[in-house]
Amino acid sequence: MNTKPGAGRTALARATDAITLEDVAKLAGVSPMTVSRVLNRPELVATATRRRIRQVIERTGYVPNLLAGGLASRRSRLVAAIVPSITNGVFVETIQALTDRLWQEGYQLMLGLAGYPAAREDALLSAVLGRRPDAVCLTGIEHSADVRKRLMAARIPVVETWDLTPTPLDMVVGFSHEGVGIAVARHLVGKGRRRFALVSADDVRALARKRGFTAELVRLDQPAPACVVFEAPSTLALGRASMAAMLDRGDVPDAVFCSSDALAHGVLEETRTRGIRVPRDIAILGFGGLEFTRHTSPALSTVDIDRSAIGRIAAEAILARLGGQQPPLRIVDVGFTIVDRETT
Amino acid sequence: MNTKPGAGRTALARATDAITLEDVAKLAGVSPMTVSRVLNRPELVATATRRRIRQVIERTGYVPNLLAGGLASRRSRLVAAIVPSITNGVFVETIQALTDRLWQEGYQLMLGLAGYPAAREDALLSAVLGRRPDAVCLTGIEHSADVRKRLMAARIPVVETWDLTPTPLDMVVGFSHEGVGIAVARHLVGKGRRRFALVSADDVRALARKRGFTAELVRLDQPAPACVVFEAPSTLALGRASMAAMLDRGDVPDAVFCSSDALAHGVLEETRTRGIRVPRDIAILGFGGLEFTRHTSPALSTVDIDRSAIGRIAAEAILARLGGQQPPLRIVDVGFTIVDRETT
DNA sequence: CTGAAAGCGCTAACAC
DNA sequence: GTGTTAGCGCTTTCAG
Repeated sequence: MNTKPGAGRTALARATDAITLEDVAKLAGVSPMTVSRVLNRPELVATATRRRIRQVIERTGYVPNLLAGGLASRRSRLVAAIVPSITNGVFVETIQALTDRLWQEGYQLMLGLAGYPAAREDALLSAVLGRRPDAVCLTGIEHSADVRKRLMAARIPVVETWDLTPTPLDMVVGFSHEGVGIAVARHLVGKGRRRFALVSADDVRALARKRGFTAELVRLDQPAPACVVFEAPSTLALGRASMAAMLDRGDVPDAVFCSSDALAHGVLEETRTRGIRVPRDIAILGFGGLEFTRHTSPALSTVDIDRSAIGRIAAEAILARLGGQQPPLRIVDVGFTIVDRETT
Repeated sequence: MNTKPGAGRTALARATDAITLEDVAKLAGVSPMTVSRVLNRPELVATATRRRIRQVIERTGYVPNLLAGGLASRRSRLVAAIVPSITNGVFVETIQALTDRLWQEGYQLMLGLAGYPAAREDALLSAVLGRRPDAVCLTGIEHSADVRKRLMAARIPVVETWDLTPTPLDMVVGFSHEGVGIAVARHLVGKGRRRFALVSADDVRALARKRGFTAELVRLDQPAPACVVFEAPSTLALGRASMAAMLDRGDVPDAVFCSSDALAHGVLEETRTRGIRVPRDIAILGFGGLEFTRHTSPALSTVDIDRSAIGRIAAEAILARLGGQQPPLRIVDVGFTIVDRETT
């Protein structure tokens, strides 16, 4: 046996190598399978044996190789999540909630950052699927044909988040962005606003909100909004610059709908600098319901999203499927709330 | 051969299974090894063969199993990063920078969220090491004996970030938190401030800043600061409440050093609510240099950290080591800048 | 430039 | 309860 290359490892292992399950087994005087059981189904192992093995594991600092385990069992205990960015604060709580819930059940989240607008989603997905995740969580419902194909081929649970569709790849947890736009239009018109503007990134979801917003204004016999649309990601500085440009060219709105809270802050700043009173002369609405908006700017309204709930529900859906159950719900609308600081 | 369980797979694979390298090889009429080469060392394969194989890969949608690859090659092309939280915005740009740079070189970042105060670091590290990352990036320099032991045993590059020490586990990229405290004390004293306060989370690094701050005040013959210290994580609301408590009990400082920007915003708000003028009557200093602070509050000063640089340099250090070179620098001080809004 | 053999470290499935 | 056998899907190493 020692004549073959690579053979002849002993319980001591090649000096630089990590301890293996086999090493532990030898040291404990049992078969590898028993050690494996202690790790995965301890209830199947006699208490005495179990304790002895646990001691060896402890003493040697053995760390099970999950690559090997995943390969053999075809279960990686890995869930992949792909988001556009974490610099955009709206996604972090969703990720946090996902991570927490999955961790409780022994799954690890593998996070992928796709960039705007999903520039790397394709490449990222390949890289990620190569790790054989047990499930995938995506942001949004728009994916290339290739992405859809690969995901179907992977035959694993998929949750799409932060949007809604009647035809999800598998499951979807989110809310209607067009619905947000519509609701905001109604809200502002209801408040008596009449000269509308929109400052937005060209992100797909932001554009859906824009669509709903403008369409609803038309329906309500209102003038079309003055729009500034730019390439994502949006920043506070961009919001400020956009508002400046708008005012400079003579568009003086009494209501501005921004595609993010950061943007809204920028718009607010520019507006204040010019002595326009907020919200008296102008209403400014952000999107996302981030903490800064809620606390620092009593003048700023926002569309509030329960960001954690999205993660929590997505995790629950995934876990149900991985537990062999049917998904409790394939389509979950978490809704949204317009928080108007004028009225509260 | 077909008599053994599990044997007898053909190029078509068991219906529900993913395509394997062997399937591709059969379809292309070559050995698995040649396909493997096309994937990893394409320059070793004849152009015609390569093209043929690439076509099969394309057509079948083959996704290499990186678990198997990692197991066989002992290189996972995975780098693990452990941060306390992404809800605390200071870390996200570091993560982003790390992710980007590593991705360029074909590595994927696996993010672990340890919680405050590193509650899960131990368990997380085990879970993470089980995936056999090629390198690990940690936040901070304080780790349990167990964590240190496991990391040494793993024999992989390790970068500690967001702090500094003369005795890193391996490499360290950050700055001195005590130094920040000292610099802030000097700065405020130099500005003529005389009644100091500190609002801080009990996070290790925040406490190091506190230490430097108070020690330096003593050295400069200043009165000790009034302190409010609470459990991490810190929020804007906590900052506000802390300031309220402080003022209510009669401590009226003319300078407050906060352990985060969010906190500083809260303090600012409470202060303004009470009609105290900022920065005239009171200087408020945050920590982290986040965008909101820089833009929304001309009254708020901050300790600015080049958060991306930390990630970028950490990535560079890791890549150098993985490329077989010695680390260019084992200890990197990225420094910090006090941005005072009174003067700019 | 290509292939064959062996094995990475683990677990499924079955025997005892 | 515990052990045995046969892979999981890839890469290493060496042969041609």
